[in-house]
Amino acid sequence: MGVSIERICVAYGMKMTEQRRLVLKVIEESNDHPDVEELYKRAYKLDEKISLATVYRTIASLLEYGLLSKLELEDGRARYELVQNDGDHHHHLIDLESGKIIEFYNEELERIKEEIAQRLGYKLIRHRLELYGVPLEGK
Amino acid sequence: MGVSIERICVAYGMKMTEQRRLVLKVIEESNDHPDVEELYKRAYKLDEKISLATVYRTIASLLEYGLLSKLELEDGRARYELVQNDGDHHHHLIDLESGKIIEFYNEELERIKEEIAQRLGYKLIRHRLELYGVPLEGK
DNA sequence: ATAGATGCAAACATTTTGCGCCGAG
DNA sequence: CTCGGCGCAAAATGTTTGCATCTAT
Repeated sequence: MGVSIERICVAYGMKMTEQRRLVLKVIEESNDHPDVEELYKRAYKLDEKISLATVYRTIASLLEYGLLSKLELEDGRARYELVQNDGDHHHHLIDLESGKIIEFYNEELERIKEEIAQRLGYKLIRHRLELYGVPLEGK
Repeated sequence: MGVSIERICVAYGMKMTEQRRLVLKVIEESNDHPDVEELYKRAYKLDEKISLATVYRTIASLLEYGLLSKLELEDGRARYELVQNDGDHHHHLIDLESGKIIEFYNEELERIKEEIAQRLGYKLIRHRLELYGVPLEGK
């Protein structure tokens, strides 16, 4: 395993407060894609000494340092997931019936999107892809 | 050319008010990707007899009937563009330096994304892809 | 000691909505 | 004539921020 996020945060100069430790713990223990309200609830359940504003501010810092990635689906609120330190990179398929979010990676897709950008005269910086689908019959 | 949007709207049972005609006209004459505020401004410039709420409501109807498509970039407000009746379908590359939005279509990409969904056990309903890039040197 | 973080509540930005009036069909 | 649409202003939503206080370093 890599270095703990907490350590990375400290290295970036973030003071490690109780609240931040809480948020980090909650984020690390989530394998779904919680929105801010949900992260706040989970943190609050562990210790009531935290405010929604702090969750927002902690998330902002983590995003800035590239430790967290933001996922904006069609429901208006942003969801977050930890960026894996193994350089993992993936996209999401959203099950329109259950709301479940499935992660996937596709080599060919990665290649094509670079190719498209280049052909248009651009260097690809980032991108976003989401598929929305319903389960095939028989699930 | 196909049937006018106005006619399609009427066929769907929408009353054709002066305000709606305004919004339709503005949308049809836009080849960029205006947000609601911008659509409102453009309509207002043509005739002050319109409110922002009406623009929102008209857009909602057009979306419902699949005549308009919504584009949600990373700036927090939704942008809109007319759905072409020739079955056109495209994605967007956003120039991070100028903010310019470039449309593109790629056959291979369309195939792959269907393939990915199917492989995951899903029927693809819709999807979203945006590339964010900077111009290659020499522009 | 002090720069930076916190909580709270107010401010923001975008979008939606309740309601009484109006006008297209 | 009658719904559905309108304008207005208020509400709802998700996020950011000013400020006085607190705390990790």
